[in-house]
Amino acid sequence: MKTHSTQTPDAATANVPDDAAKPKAAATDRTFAILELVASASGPLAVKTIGTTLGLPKPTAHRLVNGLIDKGLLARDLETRDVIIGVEAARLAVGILRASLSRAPVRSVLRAVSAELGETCNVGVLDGGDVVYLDRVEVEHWPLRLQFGVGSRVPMHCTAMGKLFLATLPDGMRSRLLASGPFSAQTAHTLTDPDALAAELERIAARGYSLDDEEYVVGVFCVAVPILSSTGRTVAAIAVQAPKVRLSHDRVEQVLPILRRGAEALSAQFG
Amino acid sequence: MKTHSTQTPDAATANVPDDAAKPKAAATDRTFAILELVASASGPLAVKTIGTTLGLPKPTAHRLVNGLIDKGLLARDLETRDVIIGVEAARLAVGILRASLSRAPVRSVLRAVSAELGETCNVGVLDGGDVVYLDRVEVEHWPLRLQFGVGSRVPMHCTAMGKLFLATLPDGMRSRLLASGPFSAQTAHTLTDPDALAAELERIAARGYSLDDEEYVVGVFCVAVPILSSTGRTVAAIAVQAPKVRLSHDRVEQVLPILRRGAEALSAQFG
DNA sequence: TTCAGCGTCTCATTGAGTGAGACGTGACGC
DNA sequence: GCGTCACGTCTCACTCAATGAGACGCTGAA
Repeated sequence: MKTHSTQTPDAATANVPDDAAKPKAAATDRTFAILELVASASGPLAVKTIGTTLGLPKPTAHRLVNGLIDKGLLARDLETRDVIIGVEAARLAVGILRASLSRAPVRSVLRAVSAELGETCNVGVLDGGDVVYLDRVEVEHWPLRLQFGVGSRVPMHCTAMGKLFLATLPDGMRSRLLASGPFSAQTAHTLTDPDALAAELERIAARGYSLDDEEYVVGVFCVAVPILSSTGRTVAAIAVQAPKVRLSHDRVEQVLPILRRGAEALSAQFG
Repeated sequence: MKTHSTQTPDAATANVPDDAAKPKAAATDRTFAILELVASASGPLAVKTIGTTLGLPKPTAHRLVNGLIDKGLLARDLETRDVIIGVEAARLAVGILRASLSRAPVRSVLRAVSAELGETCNVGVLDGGDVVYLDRVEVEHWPLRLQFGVGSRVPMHCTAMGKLFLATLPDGMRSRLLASGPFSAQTAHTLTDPDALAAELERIAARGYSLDDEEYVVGVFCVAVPILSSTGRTVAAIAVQAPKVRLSHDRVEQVLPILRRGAEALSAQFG
């Protein structure tokens, strides 16, 4: 195998004190380091900060950052010139998570949950203000299926997963999203009033799971629970959906433990 | 997919026009291309497939793939030696999605406006004498879409957004920019005469919105309104663009209130 | 066995990345 | 208004890491 034995250039005949902290400066490594830094930062980052944090010379930091901006992986904040994540990065991220879920061991988790519940289950994340389905296992061929396959997007305010994400968001972000627009009434049950929605989010946050009682599609009931990262943050969600004749409030307590077990098994997949 | 539009046609350092071919081969670009390819693939990929798909020489493909594997961004399927997404990539993706949350409000608003109008909408800012698109929501059903993806830059003097920015700029800066001509004639309708352009800017400033009647792309009509900061300054703009058969002068009064509502919602995001 | 296809290794070549330094610019503080 | 400062941009010579053709080895199929 020999992982590229070039770990230390000519360690032999090393008369000089080999400075261990002098790794080779690979452009690609640094580029990924920048991307990861911006992705893990709590907010917009100044290029200077990036440079000092990663120990990059000033022009180099700018060159690499601008390269990422050209690719759309990073972007600049409107008012400040700080660096934020770009839209291409979000696209890439969704693809990555989708691909990482298609790996066999994980796939079986969702399948097992779905089999145990006897209903259609899916896994989704929040991207750009709506819910994206990363994976999905269907049990049956009922007519309402397939409108929402893998990769499709559904609104936040009227789906179990979406409301769950909203409920677990930091306060500032939640209020900004709640302020970001009118909420379309998909059905007669859709919560369109911001106050009513806010109250529902409180309930969801308190009890740790989310329901959708015909709020998006008439006759369809959903239950969603969060998938937590190792730091305890909600990074994704797993949900079951079924026609209301088969799944409704009275069965929630029954499906929750099964969903939660699945969520726990999946959480390893998200760091 | 893959906007890749930012080819930087700037030609600033272009020595001679004879070099038609662009043998630009940046290691970082190719690395990201590999990552994206694996992320968007339906299953595990052979290195050979990656190489041929991206046009990489055999050893190069292996080197880059192994580099990504060393970083944990890719991994190998255990039985087949095929390439799959690695756990680090999933971690990175979660971070990206979290970090890109700050864009969500803008996107939500844009999507709502676009849905209501049934046409492609975008948000842009002024940057270095160009209009740069920050975000964009497209409607799928018309073929000539997509020329201008997120991050791409368009001129100021012949686009609805650009003229809007020009019109709302402080006098000194406007005259400086106007003096920086010449203004290329993109179509027969493009305003290239500084005086005519100045008159147009007066009109725009007076009525508070801006139009582009085939001034940049033949057959395309645009309407743009400003997004104001809390201090009343124009910090960005929201625009709708559509083929002229569907959007023209007679529909302006109809789309304006919808655009303005979106602009107002976006303004709130800067409070 | 022979063949074919894929992964690995080598190595001369070169050009992309590098970073010190100079310069431009905008934001404060006084 | 005027220095001051700090960040961003530009330039340019250097050099090191990436490049890719070619040779080689492995494994599995005919």
